[in-house]
Amino acid sequence: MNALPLLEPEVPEAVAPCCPPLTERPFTADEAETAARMFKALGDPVRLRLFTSVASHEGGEACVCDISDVGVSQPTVSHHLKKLKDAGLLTSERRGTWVYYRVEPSVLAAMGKLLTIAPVAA
Amino acid sequence: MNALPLLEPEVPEAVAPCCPPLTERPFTADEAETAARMFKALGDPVRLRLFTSVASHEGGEACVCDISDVGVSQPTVSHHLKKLKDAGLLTSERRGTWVYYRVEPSVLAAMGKLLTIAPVAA
DNA sequence: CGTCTATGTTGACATACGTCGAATCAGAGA
DNA sequence: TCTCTGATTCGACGTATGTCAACATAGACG
Repeated sequence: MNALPLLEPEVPEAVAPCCPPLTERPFTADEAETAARMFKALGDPVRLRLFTSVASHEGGEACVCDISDVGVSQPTVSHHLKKLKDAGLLTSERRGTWVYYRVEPSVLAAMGKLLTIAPVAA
Repeated sequence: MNALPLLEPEVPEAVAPCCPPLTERPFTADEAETAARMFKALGDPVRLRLFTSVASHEGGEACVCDISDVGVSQPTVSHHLKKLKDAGLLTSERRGTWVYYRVEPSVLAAMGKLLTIAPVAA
């Protein structure tokens, strides 16, 4: 059975239109909630290695099989990739036998904006 | 008793000379460990609000009393500030009655470098 | 000294998280 | 259809985390 299109993968775009640079002004509770979701997703060594592997892979995408050598079991890799996906940082697509992950394009821009160096407030 | 100068506050500089841009190449285990520490520290809404409050405050520093209105108890604020400090993101200094926190300068530069947009690898 | 205010520390608690092995699902191909 | 391989999901486990109330510490000021 598969007639329940209920559980959406949460927020597909969790970062994109989010927040001002970290140094511009205090974040509101909502902004903090949103941005923290991204930072949290990248706040694990394994996930960071997976993310950088995908982000730096030729073509901007990588097969799970190409990046799963990070010292943890394969289910754990899958678990982390799912978290990155739920956080809106990666997208995945199955092509035949393999599943490919790629970096959500808007994400890099949003991250760059977040960490824009502002002239250390007056 | 206070004759045990043992427990150092971990790594004062946890981010500064750390890693290449996220999109340049897969992080090594060590790089991931280091960078993840920073992301993790910012991966909590309360800490993110505290951090942005300090970072955007005039003079680049803020008294605890100025930023502790984030919806949690005072001990919790103190706890989070300590975490940001342990992660190397903030420094603190007591001046008379109040304690002032400021953003570790090298941190913003390191973060900026981390999120430099690289031309999505070939 | 004593006391008041501002912060930090401790102990306890519920929840979240990272991890694995086992089971399951998805295509490819015989 | 059966089976093989790649990937995800499930169930369980120990540990880390966020939170608070209670207590402790640090200066300031009488």
